[in-house]
Amino acid sequence: MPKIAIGLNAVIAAVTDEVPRILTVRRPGPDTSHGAGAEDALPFGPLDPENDRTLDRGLRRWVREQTGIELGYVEQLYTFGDRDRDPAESRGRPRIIAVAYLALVREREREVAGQARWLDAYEFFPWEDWRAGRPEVIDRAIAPTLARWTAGTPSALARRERRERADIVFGLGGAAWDGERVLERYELLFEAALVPEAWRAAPGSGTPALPAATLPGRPMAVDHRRILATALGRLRGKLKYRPVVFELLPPTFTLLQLQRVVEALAGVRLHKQNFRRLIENGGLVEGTGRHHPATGGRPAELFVFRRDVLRERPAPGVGLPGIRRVS
Amino acid sequence: MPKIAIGLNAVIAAVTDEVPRILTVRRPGPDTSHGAGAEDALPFGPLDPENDRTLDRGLRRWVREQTGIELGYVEQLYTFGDRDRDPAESRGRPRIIAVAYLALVREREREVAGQARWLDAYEFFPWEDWRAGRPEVIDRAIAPTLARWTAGTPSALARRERRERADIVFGLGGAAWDGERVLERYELLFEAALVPEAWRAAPGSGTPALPAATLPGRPMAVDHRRILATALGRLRGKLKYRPVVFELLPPTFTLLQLQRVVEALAGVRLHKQNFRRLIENGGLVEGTGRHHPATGGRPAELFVFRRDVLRERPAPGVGLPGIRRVS
DNA sequence: CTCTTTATGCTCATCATGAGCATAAAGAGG
DNA sequence: CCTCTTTATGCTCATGATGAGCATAAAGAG
Repeated sequence: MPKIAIGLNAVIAAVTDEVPRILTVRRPGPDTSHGAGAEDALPFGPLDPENDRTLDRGLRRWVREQTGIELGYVEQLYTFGDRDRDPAESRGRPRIIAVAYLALVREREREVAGQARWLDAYEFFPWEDWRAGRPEVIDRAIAPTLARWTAGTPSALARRERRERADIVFGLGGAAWDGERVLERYELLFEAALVPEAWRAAPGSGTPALPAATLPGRPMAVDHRRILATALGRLRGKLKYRPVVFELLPPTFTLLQLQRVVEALAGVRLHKQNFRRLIENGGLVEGTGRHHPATGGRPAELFVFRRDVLRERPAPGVGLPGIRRVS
Repeated sequence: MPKIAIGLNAVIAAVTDEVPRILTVRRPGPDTSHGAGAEDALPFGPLDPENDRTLDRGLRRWVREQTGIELGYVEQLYTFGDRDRDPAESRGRPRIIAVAYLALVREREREVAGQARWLDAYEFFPWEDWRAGRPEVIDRAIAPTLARWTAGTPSALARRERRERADIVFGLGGAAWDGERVLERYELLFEAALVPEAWRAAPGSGTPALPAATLPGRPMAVDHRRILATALGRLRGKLKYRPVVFELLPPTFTLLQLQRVVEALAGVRLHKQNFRRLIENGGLVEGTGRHHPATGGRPAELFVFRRDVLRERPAPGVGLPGIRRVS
């Protein structure tokens, strides 16, 4: 019996109607014996060591088989191999190492086969969406609980460290919000027992920090929310220096459509005119002369992505505010 | 018999005397039967699925056991799982998935046990070191061979594509040099049969593009040079937005020492006064008032890294030229 | 014809960056 | 002690990028 198996996890993302959507599947929860229903999970498939020449071919193969989606842009994210990833594993089953991938697909490919469905990424991370201002869940639930968690720490040094960490990652004590720290935020919530995954991983080792109904964000199976956090953080970072947004857009688009997709992923609103300027003299796009059937005002020009930008600019991206290293 | 095994590869880096050094081991080459001596390889160790709770603990364990080094900063790089990674594998042995890590250590830890030794990273990638100007190997060997490779392509479309790619990654046709594209450059050389690893992977499938003696850079075992390229590219990128250099420096250092380490990794020279300015008002360091025993001129102040920068700046790094997204 | 809505053009202050001049503070050699 | 060399450090200036907002254009709705 093999002691180790390789699994391939996919975070498949699209943006529709200004909502970043993630492909999820339902699977039986760990407490099925207690009758505790199903959980959301990321689609998952095995590597066929004999026939899949590369890991990402293996991924594409089973995604095609399971959902009918033919993946385009695919990027390896991270390999998760903690022994306690899946508590169920400890009992003699092989240890599963999960190689996680991020895939970007266009709206058109939304229709999927099987039991898969698209869910709003911000259902899982409500604190990450600042487009309508500071999310209220931060001040209502997260900040106070983190404060209690910090206060309940015996050592003064550890207390200070925890407070600083909370301030930094959640932008609390006047610190700036950094959109890319999605994973750090999730991990902090995990440690502070603000997500059910935390006490599921180590049953009996702690108490939920809040009543279940007020916990922030929808949980996922095993460590899948951690994988999703890794994906969102990585995608937000990549937006800035690689033209990945275009993987999510139709072949032609207006600048506002482009902006909305960027905003949906970055979780912030951007200044419209400056965004235009950045994109236009960044040489990333090219006007087609054609116009979009009016969306309520003056018709907008349709643009296409210039595939040859890469030649001119070393690191083309769509530019987000706050990239400066020195303020 | 297990079909799959997990290996952990480590790129352990230090900077000494302005040279970025990588810990390597010697291991018997694939052609040992032909008497073709040993190869350089990255240190490698197995994961113990029973006892290593996490992958990076496994890594730390065997690095400690094999070399005596206690790793500090460790970061997962990438998971390499191509079936043909190691040609020797195809014959019935299990497929090895390699999870590669980057570790940074200080000069002091240079002394290592066992058969490990430190080698200049630029021996493997001579085209990556631009500190003394454009490396001559580019114009002497790489550019002409790539030109031949391009010219020998039947389809005009493919020809154009190859030329563009060569221009972009090697900064040839007036394109800018992007220090981070280390992996893309190595992969291009691989495809163009400019590295011995290429025809070793697919024996008989092609001819060396150049006589062995003039091939650029020192080869490594299996796909280890690819892993090293991944590491160098990632490190160069990370320098810009995370204070990782300080992992490589002694607790106190002068600004010039800091600059030299950054330059060694980035492979470019920086403007001294501007570098100072960037570092100083970046708030990354703090003067100690003490001074360095003169190194030939006016004594330089000793600085320490301010661990609490993270609090103030979302993405502190040491700043390299050419980060602008729009020129 | 007017109002509303979105698109697009343009200006301006501020800040970051690249380049280089100038001065300071040490040791070496006379 | 004086001068030269070397590295450290301070400062200026032109240029370009960014953040903010005003103004005009072009469509549909009423």
